Parts: sequence; structure tokens; C-alpha cells
Amino acid sequence: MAAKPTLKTVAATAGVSQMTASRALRGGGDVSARTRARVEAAAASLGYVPNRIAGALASRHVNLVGVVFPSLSSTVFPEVLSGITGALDDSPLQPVVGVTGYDLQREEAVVRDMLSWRPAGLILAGLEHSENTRNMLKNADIPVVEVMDVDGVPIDRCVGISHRRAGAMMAAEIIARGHRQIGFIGTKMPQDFRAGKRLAGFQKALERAGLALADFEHYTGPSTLAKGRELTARLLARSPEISCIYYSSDTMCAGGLMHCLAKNLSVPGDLALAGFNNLELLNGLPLRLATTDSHRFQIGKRAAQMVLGGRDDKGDKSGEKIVVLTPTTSPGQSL
Amino acid sequence: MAAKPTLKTVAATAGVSQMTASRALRGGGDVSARTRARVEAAAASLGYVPNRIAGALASRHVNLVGVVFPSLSSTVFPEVLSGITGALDDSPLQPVVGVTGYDLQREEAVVRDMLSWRPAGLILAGLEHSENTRNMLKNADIPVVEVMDVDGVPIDRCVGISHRRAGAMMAAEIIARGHRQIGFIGTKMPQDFRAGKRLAGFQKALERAGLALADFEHYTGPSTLAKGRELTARLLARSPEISCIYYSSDTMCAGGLMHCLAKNLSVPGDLALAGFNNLELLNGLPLRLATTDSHRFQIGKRAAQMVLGGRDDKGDKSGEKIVVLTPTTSPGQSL
DNA sequence: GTGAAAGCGCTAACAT
DNA sequence: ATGTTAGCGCTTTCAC
Repeated sequence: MAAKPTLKTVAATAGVSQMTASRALRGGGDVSARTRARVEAAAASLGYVPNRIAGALASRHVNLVGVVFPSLSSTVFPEVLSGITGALDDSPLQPVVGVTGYDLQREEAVVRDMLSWRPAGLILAGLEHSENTRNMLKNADIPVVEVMDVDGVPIDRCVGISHRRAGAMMAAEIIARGHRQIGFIGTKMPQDFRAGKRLAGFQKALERAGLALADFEHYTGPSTLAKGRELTARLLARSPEISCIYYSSDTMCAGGLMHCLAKNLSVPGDLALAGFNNLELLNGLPLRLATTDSHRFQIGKRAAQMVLGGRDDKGDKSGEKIVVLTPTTSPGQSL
Repeated sequence: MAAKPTLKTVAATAGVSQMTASRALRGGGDVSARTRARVEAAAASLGYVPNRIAGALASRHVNLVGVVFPSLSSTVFPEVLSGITGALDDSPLQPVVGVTGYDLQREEAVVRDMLSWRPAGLILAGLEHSENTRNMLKNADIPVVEVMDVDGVPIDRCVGISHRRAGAMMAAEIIARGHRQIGFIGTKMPQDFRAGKRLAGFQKALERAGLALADFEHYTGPSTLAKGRELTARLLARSPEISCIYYSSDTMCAGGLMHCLAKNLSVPGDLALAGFNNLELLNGLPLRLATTDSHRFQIGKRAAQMVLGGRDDKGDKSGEKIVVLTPTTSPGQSL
């Protein structure tokens, strides 16, 4: 097989200069219809695939947006991504995803790597980053959007909800329904800052009502039905007086419901349950679980719009730099 | 803020030539410890981020592996991705993900786009592609690995299971347990070739046993608990004689279980259920559902190894080009 | 161990 | 509407 054809080859085949071939293929500038057709035919016959590396180097424009997420294993971040993709779909930009595994050192490496490709913008989850990451991002000179969380000081732009507030809101719902013995099941906090903030907001609201958490369980790794079930069983075995459990994730909460189904506990009669995120999963359950919508799709969409609006070539540096969405709490049938 | 520092800036600051700075930063060749330290200090103080676009153009090496999946919304493809990431972790290569939405035209665009960045390899789901996609891939001159499915002719390399066989295997389990009135619930086939092949294998096995599908329901879009529940209800309402339903996804099957829980149907006494994939979700359910493990993590891992082994610089073109994994069927407690 | 020259494949800017 | 020149920021190659 011959060496990969370059623009030069295409131009020669079409009998025009490289520049004309370049223009013709990019559909831009003034190229006569006949010339364009000839160039396109040549490109097609040669199986020419443009080399964007060269193109990007020459034009100093890269139509890529870096997206850095802690994980893709729950449906949470893919939904944010789908908001991003949607907003980028009728733009020249394309998302490139990197995953950190909730590890700030790894995040630093991923961000460094993304920046080395000189993307048009960067979207990343959370406001907590290593010192080096923050510095790189500050000097990157591209729109940087931190998403999901607004409890903190963003580097550049930011879209999300207040997780402290989300926790406090659910606490209010729970307290209003008369629960006094309240348990919590959540991820080990240092890993997941947003879950930690929800718990903090939740506890603060309890305190203000003269209450405190009756008991809690922590876990590491991904949220699963099985873990939710198991930890619910364990928590209840140890603290049978608990009448309501707040989970840091809907998946865990659904696991709690599975425990109740298996043990014939009535919800919310014997045990009330509340989760977080408003995942699609909740729709098929035998009972509507209490949850708080985190507006993931919307967050992704707004973030992408911020990147689009914040690029050099746009004068639109005016747009909001911080967008605070309001978490929506629904009590369902489980409180 | 000053213009982004380049290698030239770093070299000047460190008082060495560009070449020496380049070598020092890449940790390669012969550079004295003192020189290296000076260069590193200069780079750090300037906040230098190397420009890989230039590096890639000059070296003609890109340490990226394109990964093209139909979707990231179920946990299926993220699990394959995690297998890929795991295998790539102690290599210089990094995955870059593209999503097609089960649309072959979009796949063509995504592949074209990826190839224009000259990745070191490409991993994509399925064996069905547009004519153009196949041609691009054939001429790409990099390892191309088609994953998930082995029922067909791969372009280059391939790792997966036979979905026809998976369907046939589950049919055998179901028939062996005496079911004769068997229903099917699955995605609209043209969209998802693998689901279609499972159904084909399933039906063929039924035929060989002198049976036929009693009834079926199709749906579009993602598999959800809610849809599983709803379609199960609809199917049973129309064909109450059905004693077993085969679903094209565990999520839908779990939705079927939710229907049974809500309607107080005993499983498998009143209705037997079988899904596909062996998703983590199954672990927390009140009952172990029958399923077939599709070995997603393993598939990702092997695919990444094939890319690593197939690169130009490796002589290892010897390795297997087609790896057929065996789907593992488990009847659980629902048949 | 270090440096100088050449060029990767394309596009911006300026001709014509 | 098309061509020419220069150069993007780095690495390869070869020289010392």
C-alpha cells in the first residue's frame, strides 16, 4: 500500500496548487465549482484523509473540547456528557473525554495531557483540584468550566448546583414528615467532595432542628444496588430505631428499597428512604423514591455553551461566568 | 499574560539549545543530570506545557487510541472502556472516546474524525459499518479492532462473543426447563445488530425444538427499568399464556421483575425471566435473574492488547487476530 | 553530551 | 479564483 496521500498528492492529482486543494476541501473561500469538483474527486479516489495535526499546528485552532470526569461508570456523568454533546452538535467543536477515577493526581495528569493538545476549552467536574491543576488551568487561556458544584470559588466559569443546599433541602423534607431518628449511607467523603457537601448541608439542617444523625454507613467504590441493600441491612441491624435513611445516591437508595421488599418492610411506614440525583432508574421501581434532581443534562448543556461563548474569536466574553441551578427535590412516595 | 511559552523559550531560559531541552524534558537520550535539572526548572518556572500537536507532527507518533462506541448511557460500554483503560495504563497510549448513537452515518463521521488525528490504533464496536467506514479503516494502516461481536468478517482484528450463540444458549436453558410459551422483548433490531443476532440465535434454537416465539415487544431508545416493566405488562396482557420472557437486556429483564413484584406474580412460578449481559445491577435484586455474561471487561482488555501488539514498532504482528470468547450463561433463580 | 539544519503537512497572509 | 511564501513548534538526522 502506498504511503498515505497528503494534500500535495491530492493537489497534484487534481492539477492545482496545494492551497487551492486545501480551500476546496474545507469548503471555504472562493473556489470555482469545477475546481472544487476536481479536487474532491481526486481526494476521494486517493482515499485522502486530512491530517488535522498539521492543520491544527498551522492554524492554531483545535476543534476539541476536553471533558474531564471522575468516572463514567454511573449514569451521572454520561448524562452530563450528553448535554455537552447536544449543545456542541451544531458547532465545529467535539468533546474528548478523560477519566480520573476520583483521583486528583490522576486528574492533574489528565488535564496536563489535554492541555498539551491545545483544546478550544475544558470542562471538568468539581471545584477541588490540585495546586498544579489550578495553575495550569489558570494559564491555559481558554474557557475553563467547572461543573456540577457551585460551593466554592471557580477558576474561570462554573455551572452546577449547591450540594450543601441540596442536602439541606432533603433534610427539611424529612424533618417536616416527622422523622427524628435519621440515618445516612454514603460514599467515603474524601473521594467525592459533592457527596461530602450534601452530607454537611444535611447535618447542618438537622442541627438547626435540634437533631443529629442517629447512625451512618460509609462505603468505597461505585454505588450499586447490592451495596445499598447490604448497608441498609447493616445499619438497621445496628440501629433499629431509625425511621428514615438518606443516601448519597439513588442507586444505593434503590438498594435500600430492595432490602425492604425482601424483608417485607413497608415504605415509608417502617422505613422512609431518600436518595439523590433523580436517576432514570427510579422510574421503573415499584414505588417512587424521594430524590433531588441534580439537573445533569442542563449542566452539560450550559457548560458547552459557555465554552462556545468564551472562545477567543467570540466577543461574547460577556455571558454569565457562574450559573447556579436550583436542585429540585421531590418527596415521591417514600417519605 | 505573556504568550504561551514554547520549547524555544524554555531552552533560552535554561541556556541550552532547543534540542537539548527537548531531550531533557522527554527523559530520553543522553543529557547530563545538571542540564536536565536546569531545563526542568526552567520549564516549571515558565509553566511550560509541551505542544503535542507539534510533537506529533514532527515525530509522526500519536499516543492516542480511538474508541468508537454506539453509546455510553448503559453501563455496557463504559465497562469495555474500563477494560481498555486498564490494559493501556502501563503503556504510553491513551484512549479517546467517540459516540455514534447507533447511527452508521454518524459512525462514519466519527471514524473519519478520529483517523484525521492519526491515532495509534482504533477500537470500535460491532462488525457492521458503512462502506466508506470499512474502506477508511482498511487503508488506515493501524491496528483496527472490532469488539463485542464475532458473527461476521472483521476488517482487521476482532474480540467478542457470538451473539447468535448466546441467544441459542439461553434458549436451550429455557427449553430444558419445560417452557413452551415463550415471549421476547428487545430493542428495534436495525439499530442494534448484536441484539438482532441474539434473537436470531434464540429463534433458531426454538425452531430446532419445534417451538416458535409466542409473542414479542419491541422498543426504541435506551433500555430502562420502566420500559421493561411496561412492556412486560403489555406482553402479558396480550398473551397471558406466556410462561417465560427473554429480554435483550438485563435492565429490561429487571423491569420485568419489578412488574412481577408489583403484581405479586411469582418468579419463575408464574413467569420466568431471562436477560443478557450480566450487569452489576443484577446483584442487588431480590432474586437472581437468569442472564448471559458478555465478558465486557475482558473484551476491552484484549482489544487494547491487540492494539499494543499491532503497532508498527512492534514486530508482534503474530498475535491472534480473532479472539472468540465464550458467553457464560447462568440460570439464576428466575427460570 | 550537545547543537544546527531540515522538515513533518498543513494554513495565514499576501500576492496576482 | 488561484498561487507563493513563510512558518506553526516540535523531533529527526547528522555533525561535532
